[in-house]
Amino acid sequence: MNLRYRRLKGTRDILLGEVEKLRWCEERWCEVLSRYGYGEIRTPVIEPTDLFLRSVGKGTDIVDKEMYTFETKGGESLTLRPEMTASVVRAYLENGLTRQPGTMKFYYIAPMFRHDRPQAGRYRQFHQVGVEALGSDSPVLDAEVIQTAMALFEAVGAKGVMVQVNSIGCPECRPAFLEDLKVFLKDNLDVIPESMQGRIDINPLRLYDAKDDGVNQLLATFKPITESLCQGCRDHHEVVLRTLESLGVPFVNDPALVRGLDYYCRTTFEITARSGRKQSSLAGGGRYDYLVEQCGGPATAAIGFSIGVERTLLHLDDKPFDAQRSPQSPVDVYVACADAAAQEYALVQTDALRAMCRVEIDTTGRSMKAQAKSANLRQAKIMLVVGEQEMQTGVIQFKNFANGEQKQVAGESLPAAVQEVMEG
RNA sequence: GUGGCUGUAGCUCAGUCGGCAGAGCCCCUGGUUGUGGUCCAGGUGGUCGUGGGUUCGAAUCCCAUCAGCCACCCCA
Repeated sequence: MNLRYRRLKGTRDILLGEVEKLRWCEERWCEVLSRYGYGEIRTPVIEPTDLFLRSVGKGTDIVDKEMYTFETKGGESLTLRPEMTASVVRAYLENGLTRQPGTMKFYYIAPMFRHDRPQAGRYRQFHQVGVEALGSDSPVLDAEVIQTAMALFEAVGAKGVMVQVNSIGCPECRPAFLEDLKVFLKDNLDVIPESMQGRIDINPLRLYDAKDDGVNQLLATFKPITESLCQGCRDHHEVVLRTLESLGVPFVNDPALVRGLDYYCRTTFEITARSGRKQSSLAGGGRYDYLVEQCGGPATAAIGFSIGVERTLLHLDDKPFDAQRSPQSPVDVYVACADAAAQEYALVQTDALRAMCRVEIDTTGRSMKAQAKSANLRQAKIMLVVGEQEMQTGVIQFKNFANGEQKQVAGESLPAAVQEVMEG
Protein backbone atom coordinates (compact mmCIF):
# COMPACT_ATOMS: atom_id res chain seq x y z
CA MET A 1 0.00 0.00 0.00
CA ASN A 2 1.16 3.50 -0.70
CA LEU A 3 1.14 4.88 2.81
CA ARG A 4 0.73 8.58 3.27
CA TYR A 5 2.17 8.50 6.77
CA ARG A 6 4.77 6.22 8.24
CA ARG A 7 6.17 5.97 11.73
CA LEU A 8 9.39 7.82 12.41
CA LYS A 9 12.64 5.92 12.13
CA GLY A 10 13.50 4.08 15.31
CA THR A 11 9.97 4.19 16.72
CA ARG A 12 7.46 1.39 16.77
CA ASP A 13 3.84 0.45 17.34
CA ILE A 14 3.25 -2.16 20.00
CA LEU A 15 0.21 -4.31 19.19
CA LEU A 16 -1.96 -6.39 21.46
CA GLY A 17 0.11 -9.57 21.65
CA GLU A 18 3.30 -7.76 22.55
CA VAL A 19 1.55 -5.31 24.84
CA GLU A 20 0.43 -8.25 26.93
CA LYS A 21 3.95 -9.58 27.15
CA LEU A 22 5.18 -6.14 28.16
CA ARG A 23 2.56 -5.81 30.83
CA TRP A 24 3.39 -9.25 32.14
CA CYS A 25 6.98 -8.08 32.64
CA GLU A 26 5.98 -4.73 34.07
CA GLU A 27 3.73 -6.30 36.67
CA ARG A 28 6.56 -8.51 37.87
CA TRP A 29 9.03 -5.66 37.91
CA CYS A 30 6.71 -3.44 39.96
CA GLU A 31 6.24 -6.25 42.44
CA VAL A 32 9.98 -6.88 42.82
CA LEU A 33 10.79 -3.19 43.10
CA SER A 34 8.24 -2.64 45.83
CA ARG A 35 9.82 -5.52 47.75
CA TYR A 36 13.13 -3.69 47.66
CA GLY A 37 11.46 -0.58 49.03
CA TYR A 38 11.03 1.46 45.85
CA GLY A 39 8.11 3.71 44.98
CA GLU A 40 7.19 4.74 41.45
CA ILE A 41 8.02 8.16 40.08
CA ARG A 42 6.77 9.71 36.85
CA THR A 43 8.37 12.81 35.46
CA PRO A 44 7.85 14.82 32.25
CA VAL A 45 9.47 13.51 29.08
CA ILE A 46 10.67 17.03 28.29
CA GLU A 47 13.13 18.91 30.44
CA PRO A 48 15.33 21.98 30.06
CA THR A 49 18.27 21.03 27.85
CA ASP A 50 20.71 22.35 30.42
CA LEU A 51 19.67 19.67 32.93
CA PHE A 52 21.22 17.00 30.72
CA LEU A 53 24.15 19.07 29.53
CA ARG A 54 25.31 19.54 33.08
CA SER A 55 24.53 16.11 34.52
CA VAL A 56 25.20 13.64 31.74
CA GLY A 57 28.03 15.85 30.58
CA LYS A 58 29.45 17.33 27.40
CA GLY A 59 31.89 15.00 25.71
CA THR A 60 29.48 12.07 26.02
CA ASP A 61 27.85 10.69 22.90
CA ILE A 62 24.42 11.11 24.47
CA VAL A 63 24.80 14.86 24.82
CA ASP A 64 26.98 15.50 21.80
CA LYS A 65 24.99 13.68 19.16
CA GLU A 66 21.98 11.80 20.45
CA MET A 67 19.65 14.29 22.11
CA TYR A 68 16.32 15.38 20.68
CA THR A 69 16.70 19.08 21.38
CA PHE A 70 14.46 21.83 20.11
CA GLU A 71 13.68 25.43 20.76
CA THR A 72 10.27 26.74 21.81
CA LYS A 73 8.72 29.83 20.31
CA GLY A 74 9.86 31.64 23.42
CA GLY A 75 13.46 30.69 22.67
CA GLU A 76 13.78 28.15 25.47
CA SER A 77 15.84 25.03 24.69
CA LEU A 78 14.07 21.79 25.61
CA THR A 79 15.16 18.16 25.31
CA LEU A 80 13.33 14.85 25.21
CA ARG A 81 14.93 12.97 28.09
CA PRO A 82 17.70 10.59 26.99
CA GLU A 83 17.88 9.02 30.45
CA MET A 84 16.13 9.31 33.78
CA THR A 85 18.66 10.02 36.50
CA ALA A 86 18.86 13.75 35.91
CA SER A 87 15.07 14.07 35.93
CA VAL A 88 14.74 12.15 39.18
CA VAL A 89 17.38 14.30 40.86
CA ARG A 90 15.60 17.40 39.58
CA ALA A 91 12.26 16.13 40.93
CA TYR A 92 13.87 15.12 44.22
CA LEU A 93 15.05 18.69 44.73
CA GLU A 94 12.03 20.43 43.27
CA ASN A 95 9.61 18.58 45.54
CA GLY A 96 11.59 19.26 48.69
CA LEU A 97 12.37 15.61 49.31
CA THR A 98 15.87 16.32 50.60
CA ARG A 99 14.35 16.74 54.05
CA GLN A 100 12.67 13.35 54.03
CA PRO A 101 14.16 10.97 56.60
CA GLY A 102 16.10 7.94 55.40
CA THR A 103 16.86 6.92 51.83
CA MET A 104 14.47 7.99 49.04
CA LYS A 105 14.06 5.13 46.61
CA PHE A 106 12.40 5.76 43.26
CA TYR A 107 11.67 3.42 40.37
CA TYR A 108 10.40 4.09 36.87
CA ILE A 109 9.37 2.22 33.73
CA ALA A 110 9.31 4.90 31.10
CA PRO A 111 10.20 5.92 27.54
CA MET A 112 13.52 7.58 26.74
CA PHE A 113 14.68 9.22 23.51
CA ARG A 114 18.03 9.04 21.79
CA HIS A 115 18.82 9.87 18.19
CA ASP A 116 20.87 6.72 17.49
CA ARG A 117 20.99 4.66 14.37
CA PRO A 118 18.42 1.94 15.14
CA GLN A 119 19.22 -1.77 15.13
CA ALA A 120 18.15 -4.93 16.93
CA GLY A 121 17.12 -4.08 20.50
CA ARG A 122 17.85 -0.43 19.92
CA TYR A 123 15.29 2.27 19.16
CA ARG A 124 15.11 6.03 19.17
CA GLN A 125 12.17 5.88 21.53
CA PHE A 126 12.86 3.04 23.93
CA HIS A 127 11.97 2.07 27.46
CA GLN A 128 13.98 1.72 30.59
CA VAL A 129 13.11 0.20 33.92
CA GLY A 130 15.36 1.58 36.61
CA VAL A 131 15.85 2.87 40.10
CA GLU A 132 17.43 5.80 41.86
CA ALA A 133 18.23 5.62 45.60
CA LEU A 134 19.17 8.93 47.18
CA GLY A 135 20.50 9.66 50.64
CA SER A 136 22.89 6.85 51.52
CA ASP A 137 26.60 6.38 50.83
CA SER A 138 26.70 2.87 52.23
CA PRO A 139 28.43 0.25 50.07
CA VAL A 140 25.82 -2.19 51.34
CA LEU A 141 23.23 -0.20 49.37
CA ASP A 142 25.40 -0.59 46.27
CA ALA A 143 25.23 -4.34 46.66
CA GLU A 144 21.49 -4.26 47.27
CA VAL A 145 20.95 -2.11 44.18
CA ILE A 146 22.94 -4.52 42.04
CA GLN A 147 21.00 -7.40 43.49
CA THR A 148 17.77 -5.54 42.70
CA ALA A 149 18.75 -5.31 39.06
CA MET A 150 19.49 -9.02 38.98
CA ALA A 151 16.16 -9.74 40.66
CA LEU A 152 14.39 -7.88 37.85
CA PHE A 153 16.01 -10.14 35.27
CA GLU A 154 15.18 -13.21 37.28
CA ALA A 155 11.56 -12.11 37.67
CA VAL A 156 10.99 -12.32 33.91
CA GLY A 157 13.07 -15.43 33.38
CA ALA A 158 16.13 -13.87 31.74
CA LYS A 159 18.95 -16.40 31.70
CA GLY A 160 22.71 -16.08 31.50
CA VAL A 161 23.01 -12.54 32.83
CA MET A 162 26.23 -11.47 34.50
CA VAL A 163 27.33 -8.38 36.41
CA GLN A 164 30.62 -6.58 35.85
CA VAL A 165 31.58 -4.29 38.72
CA ASN A 166 34.24 -1.65 39.04
CA SER A 167 35.08 1.44 41.03
CA ILE A 168 36.11 4.57 39.18
CA GLY A 169 37.09 6.48 42.31
CA CYS A 170 36.06 9.90 43.52
CA PRO A 171 37.16 13.51 42.97
CA GLU A 172 39.93 12.91 45.49
CA CYS A 173 41.67 10.02 43.79
CA ARG A 174 40.48 9.99 40.18
CA PRO A 175 42.17 13.16 38.87
CA ALA A 176 45.65 11.78 39.61
CA PHE A 177 44.81 8.55 37.81
CA LEU A 178 43.40 10.43 34.84
CA GLU A 179 46.57 12.51 34.55
CA ASP A 180 48.71 9.39 34.57
CA LEU A 181 46.39 7.81 32.03
CA LYS A 182 46.57 10.80 29.70
CA VAL A 183 50.36 10.78 29.79
CA PHE A 184 50.40 7.06 29.13
CA LEU A 185 47.98 7.34 26.21
CA LYS A 186 49.89 10.20 24.64
CA ASP A 187 53.10 8.18 24.85
CA ASN A 188 51.35 5.49 22.81
CA LEU A 189 49.43 7.61 20.30
CA ASP A 190 50.50 5.44 17.38
CA VAL A 191 48.39 2.55 18.70
CA ILE A 192 45.23 4.62 19.07
CA PRO A 193 42.96 5.19 16.06
CA GLU A 194 42.57 8.84 15.15
CA SER A 195 38.82 8.74 15.73
CA MET A 196 39.46 8.05 19.42
CA GLN A 197 42.38 10.37 20.02
CA GLY A 198 40.11 13.31 20.59
CA ARG A 199 38.75 11.70 23.73
CA ILE A 200 42.12 11.57 25.46
CA ASP A 201 41.89 15.09 26.80
CA ILE A 202 38.11 15.33 27.15
CA ASN A 203 37.28 12.00 28.73
CA PRO A 204 40.19 9.55 28.73
CA LEU A 205 38.30 6.90 30.71
CA ARG A 206 36.10 6.35 27.70
CA LEU A 207 39.00 4.79 25.84
CA TYR A 208 38.24 1.75 27.98
CA ASP A 209 34.96 1.50 26.11
CA ALA A 210 36.73 1.06 22.80
CA LYS A 211 36.39 -2.33 21.21
CA ASP A 212 39.59 -1.75 19.31
CA ASP A 213 41.98 -4.65 19.99
CA GLY A 214 45.08 -2.49 19.91
CA VAL A 215 43.67 -0.05 22.44
CA ASN A 216 42.43 -2.86 24.65
CA GLN A 217 45.84 -4.50 24.69
CA LEU A 218 47.49 -1.20 25.37
CA LEU A 219 45.23 -0.40 28.32
CA ALA A 220 45.71 -3.89 29.71
CA THR A 221 49.36 -2.98 30.24
CA PHE A 222 48.41 0.11 32.25
CA LYS A 223 47.81 0.00 36.01
CA PRO A 224 44.17 -0.80 36.79
CA ILE A 225 42.16 2.07 38.22
CA THR A 226 41.35 0.07 41.31
CA GLU A 227 45.00 0.31 42.35
CA SER A 228 44.86 4.09 42.29
CA LEU A 229 41.89 4.51 44.59
CA CYS A 230 42.09 6.47 47.80
CA GLN A 231 41.56 4.60 51.05
CA GLY A 232 37.88 5.58 51.26
CA CYS A 233 37.08 4.33 47.76
CA ARG A 234 39.18 1.22 48.30
CA ASP A 235 37.28 0.31 51.49
CA HIS A 236 33.96 1.07 49.81
CA HIS A 237 34.73 -1.14 46.84
CA GLU A 238 35.87 -3.96 49.06
CA VAL A 239 32.61 -4.00 51.00
CA VAL A 240 30.56 -3.93 47.80
CA LEU A 241 32.38 -6.96 46.43
CA ARG A 242 32.22 -8.81 49.73
CA THR A 243 28.49 -8.19 50.14
CA LEU A 244 27.76 -9.29 46.59
CA GLU A 245 29.60 -12.48 47.32
CA SER A 246 27.62 -13.05 50.52
CA LEU A 247 24.40 -12.48 48.58
CA GLY A 248 25.43 -15.00 45.96
CA VAL A 249 25.16 -12.51 43.11
CA PRO A 250 27.26 -13.75 40.18
CA PHE A 251 29.72 -10.98 39.27
CA VAL A 252 33.16 -10.27 37.95
CA ASN A 253 35.35 -7.43 39.13
CA ASP A 254 36.33 -5.66 35.92
CA PRO A 255 38.74 -2.71 36.24
CA ALA A 256 38.26 -1.91 32.54
CA LEU A 257 34.58 -1.14 33.02
CA VAL A 258 33.69 2.53 32.84
CA ARG A 259 30.40 4.23 32.18
CA GLY A 260 29.73 6.73 29.47
CA LEU A 261 28.15 9.32 31.70
CA ASP A 262 30.06 11.97 33.62
CA TYR A 263 28.25 11.88 36.92
CA TYR A 264 29.36 8.46 38.10
CA CYS A 265 31.80 7.90 40.95
CA ARG A 266 32.99 4.89 42.92
CA THR A 267 30.83 1.88 42.10
CA THR A 268 29.89 1.40 38.46
CA PHE A 269 28.40 -1.74 37.01
CA GLU A 270 27.01 -3.20 33.85
CA ILE A 271 24.87 -6.26 33.29
CA THR A 272 25.35 -8.24 30.11
CA ALA A 273 23.75 -11.29 28.60
CA ARG A 274 25.66 -14.09 27.02
CA SER A 275 24.21 -14.34 23.53
CA GLY A 276 25.72 -14.41 20.08
CA ARG A 277 24.63 -11.17 18.52
CA LYS A 278 21.89 -8.85 19.75
CA GLN A 279 22.70 -6.10 22.19
CA SER A 280 24.51 -7.88 24.98
CA SER A 281 24.56 -4.91 27.34
CA LEU A 282 21.21 -5.04 29.10
CA ALA A 283 21.70 -2.65 31.99
CA GLY A 284 24.09 -0.15 33.48
CA GLY A 285 24.37 1.90 36.61
CA GLY A 286 26.50 3.28 39.36
CA ARG A 287 27.00 5.76 42.14
CA TYR A 288 26.63 9.49 41.66
CA ASP A 289 27.43 11.01 45.04
CA TYR A 290 28.04 14.53 43.68
CA LEU A 291 25.20 15.03 41.23
CA VAL A 292 22.58 16.28 43.68
CA GLU A 293 24.95 18.91 44.99
CA GLN A 294 25.96 19.85 41.47
CA CYS A 295 22.29 20.41 40.67
CA GLY A 296 22.04 22.90 43.50
CA GLY A 297 20.95 20.63 46.35
CA PRO A 298 22.65 19.57 49.56
CA ALA A 299 25.46 17.03 49.32
CA THR A 300 23.59 13.75 48.88
CA ALA A 301 25.04 10.37 48.05
CA ALA A 302 23.06 8.35 45.52
CA ILE A 303 23.12 5.32 43.27
CA GLY A 304 20.96 3.95 40.48
CA PHE A 305 20.73 1.79 37.39
CA SER A 306 18.57 1.33 34.38
CA ILE A 307 17.67 -1.68 32.27
CA GLY A 308 16.86 -1.57 28.57
CA VAL A 309 13.36 -3.01 28.30
CA GLU A 310 13.36 -3.80 24.56
CA ARG A 311 16.69 -5.55 24.54
CA THR A 312 15.80 -7.47 27.68
CA LEU A 313 12.62 -8.68 25.98
CA LEU A 314 14.69 -9.58 22.94
CA HIS A 315 16.88 -11.71 25.14
CA LEU A 316 13.79 -13.54 26.44
CA ASP A 317 13.03 -15.38 23.24
CA ASP A 318 11.68 -18.48 24.96
CA LYS A 319 8.67 -16.39 25.90
CA PRO A 320 5.41 -17.75 27.25
CA PHE A 321 3.41 -15.61 24.80
CA ASP A 322 2.40 -16.02 21.20
CA ALA A 323 3.41 -12.94 19.26
CA GLN A 324 1.28 -14.07 16.31
CA ARG A 325 -2.01 -14.16 18.18
CA SER A 326 -4.95 -12.12 17.04
CA PRO A 327 -4.60 -8.35 17.31
CA GLN A 328 -8.27 -8.24 18.30
CA SER A 329 -9.15 -8.14 21.96
CA PRO A 330 -11.11 -11.01 23.52
CA VAL A 331 -14.67 -10.47 24.75
CA ASP A 332 -17.24 -12.53 26.66
CA VAL A 333 -20.46 -11.65 24.84
CA TYR A 334 -20.66 -10.98 21.10
CA VAL A 335 -23.85 -9.44 19.77
CA ALA A 336 -24.67 -10.15 16.13
CA CYS A 337 -27.12 -7.68 14.58
CA ALA A 338 -29.20 -8.12 11.43
CA ASP A 339 -29.32 -4.45 10.49
CA ALA A 340 -28.84 -0.90 11.74
CA ALA A 341 -32.09 -0.88 13.69
CA ALA A 342 -31.06 -4.08 15.43
CA GLN A 343 -27.72 -2.53 16.37
CA GLU A 344 -29.47 0.35 18.07
CA TYR A 345 -31.82 -2.00 19.90
CA ALA A 346 -28.95 -4.29 20.93
CA LEU A 347 -26.81 -1.51 22.33
CA VAL A 348 -29.60 -0.42 24.65
CA GLN A 349 -30.69 -3.94 25.61
CA THR A 350 -27.18 -5.18 26.50
CA ASP A 351 -25.97 -2.06 28.28
CA ALA A 352 -26.46 -3.63 31.71
CA LEU A 353 -24.19 -6.55 30.78
CA ARG A 354 -21.17 -4.31 30.72
CA ALA A 355 -21.30 -4.11 34.50
CA MET A 356 -20.19 -7.73 34.64
CA CYS A 357 -18.39 -8.72 31.45
CA ARG A 358 -16.88 -7.69 28.13
CA VAL A 359 -19.43 -7.05 25.39
CA GLU A 360 -18.90 -6.37 21.68
CA ILE A 361 -21.77 -5.24 19.49
CA ASP A 362 -21.14 -5.92 15.81
CA THR A 363 -22.02 -2.78 13.87
CA THR A 364 -20.57 -3.85 10.54
CA GLY A 365 -23.80 -5.07 8.92
CA ARG A 366 -22.04 -8.18 7.58
CA SER A 367 -23.68 -11.55 7.09
CA MET A 368 -24.67 -13.46 10.22
CA LYS A 369 -22.09 -16.05 9.29
CA ALA A 370 -19.31 -13.48 9.24
CA GLN A 371 -20.48 -12.01 12.54
CA ALA A 372 -20.56 -15.42 14.19
CA LYS A 373 -17.07 -16.07 12.88
CA SER A 374 -15.85 -12.89 14.53
CA ALA A 375 -17.53 -13.96 17.76
CA ASN A 376 -15.40 -17.06 17.66
CA LEU A 377 -12.25 -15.13 16.78
CA ARG A 378 -12.87 -12.87 19.78
CA GLN A 379 -13.16 -15.93 22.01
CA ALA A 380 -16.72 -15.06 23.02
CA LYS A 381 -18.47 -17.45 25.39
CA ILE A 382 -21.90 -16.21 24.37
CA MET A 383 -23.37 -14.88 21.15
CA LEU A 384 -26.59 -12.89 21.17
CA VAL A 385 -28.51 -12.53 17.92
CA VAL A 386 -30.76 -9.54 17.35
CA GLY A 387 -33.03 -9.04 14.34
CA GLU A 388 -36.51 -7.91 13.45
CA GLN A 389 -38.21 -10.75 15.26
CA GLU A 390 -36.30 -10.13 18.49
CA MET A 391 -37.12 -6.45 18.42
CA GLN A 392 -40.85 -7.23 18.07
CA THR A 393 -41.00 -9.85 20.79
CA GLY A 394 -38.35 -8.45 23.13
CA VAL A 395 -36.84 -11.94 23.34
CA ILE A 396 -33.23 -12.34 22.22
CA GLN A 397 -31.49 -15.39 20.77
CA PHE A 398 -28.89 -16.55 23.28
CA LYS A 399 -26.22 -18.99 22.15
CA ASN A 400 -23.76 -20.66 24.50
CA PHE A 401 -20.65 -21.43 22.46
CA ALA A 402 -19.33 -23.92 25.00
CA ASN A 403 -22.10 -26.45 24.31
CA GLY A 404 -23.62 -24.99 21.16
CA GLU A 405 -27.04 -24.71 22.79
CA GLN A 406 -29.30 -21.85 21.88
CA LYS A 407 -32.27 -20.47 23.75
CA GLN A 408 -34.51 -17.41 23.85
CA VAL A 409 -34.03 -14.94 26.67
CA ALA A 410 -36.19 -11.92 27.48
CA GLY A 411 -34.27 -8.63 27.59
CA GLU A 412 -34.70 -8.17 31.33
CA SER A 413 -33.42 -11.69 32.04
CA LEU A 414 -30.20 -11.26 30.03
CA PRO A 415 -27.91 -10.33 32.95
CA ALA A 416 -28.93 -13.41 34.91
CA ALA A 417 -28.54 -15.70 31.90
CA VAL A 418 -25.10 -14.27 31.05
CA GLN A 419 -23.98 -14.53 34.64
CA GLU A 420 -24.93 -18.17 34.76
CA VAL A 421 -22.72 -18.97 31.77
CA MET A 422 -19.86 -16.80 33.03
CA GLU A 423 -19.81 -18.59 36.35
CA GLY A 424 -20.18 -22.02 34.81
C1' G B 1 28.99 9.17 10.75
C1' U B 2 30.69 4.05 8.11
C1' G B 3 29.50 -0.77 5.97
C1' G B 4 26.31 -5.21 4.49
C1' C B 5 21.50 -7.31 3.20
C1' U B 6 16.40 -6.68 1.66
C1' G B 7 12.04 -4.00 -0.80
C1' U B 8 6.27 -8.03 -5.30
C1' A B 9 -1.50 -8.35 -2.41
C1' G B 10 -3.45 -6.57 4.53
C1' C B 11 0.45 -10.80 6.25
C1' U B 12 4.32 -14.68 4.84
C1' C B 13 6.62 -15.28 0.40
C1' A B 14 7.35 -17.63 -5.02
C1' G B 15 8.30 -15.48 -9.76
C1' U B 16 13.49 -19.89 -14.06
C1' C B 17 16.89 -17.25 -19.78
C1' G B 18 13.90 -10.29 -20.06
C1' G B 19 7.90 -12.53 -22.67
C1' C B 20 -0.03 -12.07 -19.80
C1' A B 21 1.30 -10.39 -11.94
C1' G B 22 1.27 -15.61 -8.73
C1' A B 23 0.50 -19.02 -4.13
C1' G B 24 -0.83 -19.77 0.95
C1' C B 25 -3.07 -17.23 4.95
C1' C B 26 -6.49 -13.16 6.04
C1' C B 27 -10.92 -10.60 4.37
C1' C B 28 -15.91 -10.59 1.69
C1' U B 29 -20.01 -13.47 -0.66
C1' G B 30 -22.43 -18.05 -1.42
C1' G B 31 -23.30 -23.43 -0.40
C1' U B 32 -26.66 -23.07 4.90
C1' U B 33 -33.21 -17.45 2.30
C1' G B 34 -30.62 -15.37 10.48
C1' U B 35 -25.59 -18.73 13.47
C1' G B 36 -18.74 -19.99 14.87
C1' G B 37 -14.44 -23.12 15.36
C1' U B 38 -14.35 -28.33 9.77
C1' C B 39 -15.33 -28.45 4.52
C1' C B 40 -16.50 -26.75 -0.68
C1' A B 41 -17.14 -22.87 -4.51
C1' G B 42 -16.56 -17.95 -6.00
C1' G B 43 -14.73 -13.00 -5.24
C1' U B 44 -12.16 -8.27 -3.53
C1' G B 45 -7.32 -6.76 -3.18
C1' G B 46 -0.99 -4.75 -7.01
C1' U B 47 2.34 2.53 -8.75
C1' C B 48 6.32 -5.20 -8.39
C1' G B 49 9.47 1.02 -2.86
C1' U B 50 10.30 5.62 -6.14
C1' G B 51 12.62 8.09 -10.50
C1' G B 52 15.29 7.47 -14.79
C1' G B 53 18.00 4.35 -18.51
C1' U B 54 18.74 -0.10 -21.94
C1' U B 55 15.13 -3.03 -24.89
C1' C B 56 10.08 -4.61 -29.66
C1' G B 57 9.12 -5.88 -24.50
C1' A B 58 11.66 -4.90 -17.55
C1' A B 59 9.27 -7.36 -11.12
C1' U B 60 13.72 -9.42 -13.71
C1' C B 61 19.46 -5.90 -16.55
C1' C B 62 21.97 -0.77 -15.47
C1' C B 63 22.13 4.06 -12.72
C1' A B 64 20.18 7.07 -8.99
C1' U B 65 17.15 7.64 -4.86
C1' C B 66 14.06 6.43 -0.65
C1' A B 67 12.65 3.01 3.07
C1' G B 68 13.35 -1.22 6.26
C1' C B 69 16.53 -4.65 8.68
C1' C B 70 21.42 -5.90 10.43
C1' A B 71 26.42 -4.69 11.89
C1' C B 72 30.26 -0.97 13.34
C1' C B 73 30.44 3.24 16.60
C1' C B 74 28.17 4.13 21.17
C1' C B 75 24.82 2.81 24.63
C1' A B 76 20.16 0.68 27.71
